[in-house]
Amino acid sequence: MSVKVRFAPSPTGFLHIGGVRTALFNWLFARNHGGKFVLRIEDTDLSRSTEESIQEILESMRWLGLDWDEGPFRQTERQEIYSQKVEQLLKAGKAYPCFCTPEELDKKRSEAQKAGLKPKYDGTCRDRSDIPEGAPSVIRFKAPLEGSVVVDDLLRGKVVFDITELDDLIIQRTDGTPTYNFVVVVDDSEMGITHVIRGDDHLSNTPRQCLLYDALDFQRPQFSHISMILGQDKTRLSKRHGATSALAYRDMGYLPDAMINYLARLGWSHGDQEIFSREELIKHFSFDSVNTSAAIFDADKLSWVNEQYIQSTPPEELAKHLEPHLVKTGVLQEGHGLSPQEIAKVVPCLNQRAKTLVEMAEKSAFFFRKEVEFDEKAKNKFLTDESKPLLEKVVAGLTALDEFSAENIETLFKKIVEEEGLKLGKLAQPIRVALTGTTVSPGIYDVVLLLGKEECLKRLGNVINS
RNA sequence: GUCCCCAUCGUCUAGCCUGGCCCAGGACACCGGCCUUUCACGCCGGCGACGCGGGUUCGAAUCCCGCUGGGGACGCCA
Repeated sequence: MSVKVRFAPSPTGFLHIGGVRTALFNWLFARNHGGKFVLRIEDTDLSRSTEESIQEILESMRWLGLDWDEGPFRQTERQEIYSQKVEQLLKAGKAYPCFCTPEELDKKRSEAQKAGLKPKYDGTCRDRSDIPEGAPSVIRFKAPLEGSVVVDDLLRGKVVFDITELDDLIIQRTDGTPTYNFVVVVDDSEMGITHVIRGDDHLSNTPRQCLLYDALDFQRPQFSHISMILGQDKTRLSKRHGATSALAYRDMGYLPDAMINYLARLGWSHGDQEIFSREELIKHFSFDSVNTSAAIFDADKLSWVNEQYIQSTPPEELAKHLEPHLVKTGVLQEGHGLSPQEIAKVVPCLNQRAKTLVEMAEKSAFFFRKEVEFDEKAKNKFLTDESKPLLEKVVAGLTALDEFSAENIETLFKKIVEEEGLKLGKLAQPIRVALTGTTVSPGIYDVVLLLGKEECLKRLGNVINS
């Protein structure tokens, strides 16, 4: 039987890192098995779901390259199916209307909790024969009263729950819309999902869902509850821990492949390997090497992975990711008209010096900006009257160069240094400041070469004449 | 509180299933050194963990039990 999995986020906010990892593990599993990956939007909570959120989720998935084969399905468009299934349970005597009000339930819940008991529905309406005319009601699932449910989890083995721990859960709200535990069962079954891969915060929902599978005569899928991602303080990852939305990382200058690589290694491993191409990830992914313990999100490690990808991504490809940041940081104007090939020119000399694309964009300003912006301190320290003769020598030397190559530039600099009896730094720094405006830049020969003869002579000339 | 899951360096992890090769390996971070025209990259070295207690066994990080600790669930949220 071929594999079919799904990622089913609820559109009540942005797609966060934890969700991305769940999506990723599903995606990797599907791709590894040559199966299908379905995207389903769990928007049954009308009051909290937003269209904006759906769009952001889709954008995040696309940015990360997590392509889906079916969907996105929206549960709000499948109401008929759910109503029909509720009806089926009602007819079979496996569900019943409940007239208890939310207030009554809240009260009972808090009383039970106070008494040290597990808060669960007390079954008031379970065998009720009188039907209050016109009173609003929800529909509850009539769960078995005793026995146990064995959830067979691919990662954790058999997990046993006592049915007395469970209660009659609401499957349809007063307004007729279905609730999570019910739709998830109906959809996973209707869509032919073979493996339910989700966060382990859902593990305790699973026995209820299993009962529903049974009541509906559905075959249970294979469950895999992966561990959750925690923040530095070991609590569930949330806004308190800083950036948690996928797109926030895009905006901070992380590469989608780096994000994927980092997240894949959180809970999964393949020997000692740290860096994986997508193909390798797909090829090696297996639940045999997935860890069951929770993992803490480590921004430092992510940063390192990002650095590795910045170093190894081909310049032209990197340029495509870099471009939006060049615009956003104001280094380039919108509609600059530069091609990826042109932008890619700065990459080789900067990809060893930037941890993020934002950093790279900022550091490439010297190349893209027409006017050099001088750092006052640097200017005062290095562009002195004593340094001007040096600059003039470089101008003369550069002008005389037939072939503008790294080798020739280096030879020229070394020659000047020797003639003047200076350390290379004494020459390199003033030149660096004159050409870039700052004391920090890529290697000086790289800068000269990148800027080109004409531009170098222009910038040096400006300083000499100022 | 009740139920469920989890437990190797600060962090991600290898090893655990199929006990000995592990006085526990790799990576990030940190510290020190080297390289060097700035900043980085890189290279070399260092620090650093099997939560605790009982078993089982000739032998346990590996198997069993208990404890402790952490996380999650207990909604007309998902």
